[in-house]
Amino acid sequence: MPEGPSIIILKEEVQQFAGQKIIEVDGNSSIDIERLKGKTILDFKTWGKHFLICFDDFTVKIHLLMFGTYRINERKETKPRLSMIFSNGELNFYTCSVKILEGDINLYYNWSEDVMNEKWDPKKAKKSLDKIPDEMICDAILDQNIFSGVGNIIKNEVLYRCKIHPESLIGKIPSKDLKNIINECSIYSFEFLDWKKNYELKKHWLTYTKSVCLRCNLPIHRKHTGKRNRRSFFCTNCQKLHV
DNA sequence: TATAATGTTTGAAC
DNA sequence: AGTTCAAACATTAT
Repeated sequence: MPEGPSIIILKEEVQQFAGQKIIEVDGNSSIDIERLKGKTILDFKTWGKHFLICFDDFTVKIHLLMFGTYRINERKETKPRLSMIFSNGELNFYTCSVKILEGDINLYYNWSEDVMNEKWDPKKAKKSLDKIPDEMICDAILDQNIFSGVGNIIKNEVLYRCKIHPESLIGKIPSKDLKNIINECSIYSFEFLDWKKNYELKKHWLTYTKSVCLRCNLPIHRKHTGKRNRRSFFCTNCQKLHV
């Protein structure tokens, strides 16, 4: 379900519960969620695909993985993994990973790695890429400690936009192109966010799940690429392979 | 109906 | 000891 932009939307949708006290807690999470009962939510944060519920002395980290969902002021038929009841409504999470991070949340996350955070640092990303010249760019773009929040859709669209073949080796890609890819990971994520809010995300896909290149009319290739073996959609005519 | 998909962690195997 | 890789988790659309 979610890449970084979808988690930003989640954060915006739950703002009604910021500052609220959790009256009742429920769910089949394996962690001790009873700890949340009676606690007041100080803030919601995100780091890439991580959704963070911050309390005074610990933070609940929720990751929706591939199939996670949530409901605000409604419920699904199945039992939630984590359910929080407030005086003004309720927030329910299903099929997600729930973990507790003790203490100061800033000790766990480097915000400059998040392509949608105001502290996002493209120069740091460039330094990280320069350290792994033998990796394929399709793998590096999905590295959450370099491009936190970027998922497989954004990966494909950014590489198509930047005209770089997903199996290109980082050390062989011209520096100018690498910087372009880094910038587009952030830019595209914010466009993704706007499109998703308008329920028009798929309409803007240029290569993901496509079969013909919109630039040259030649077939889009589909292949599971890199060590991560995630599916890639690309045009071998328009996207240059650097090896 | 079987398959595969916007993802990550874990632990066995090498 | 470091890496690699399959398995596990779980839902839904095609």
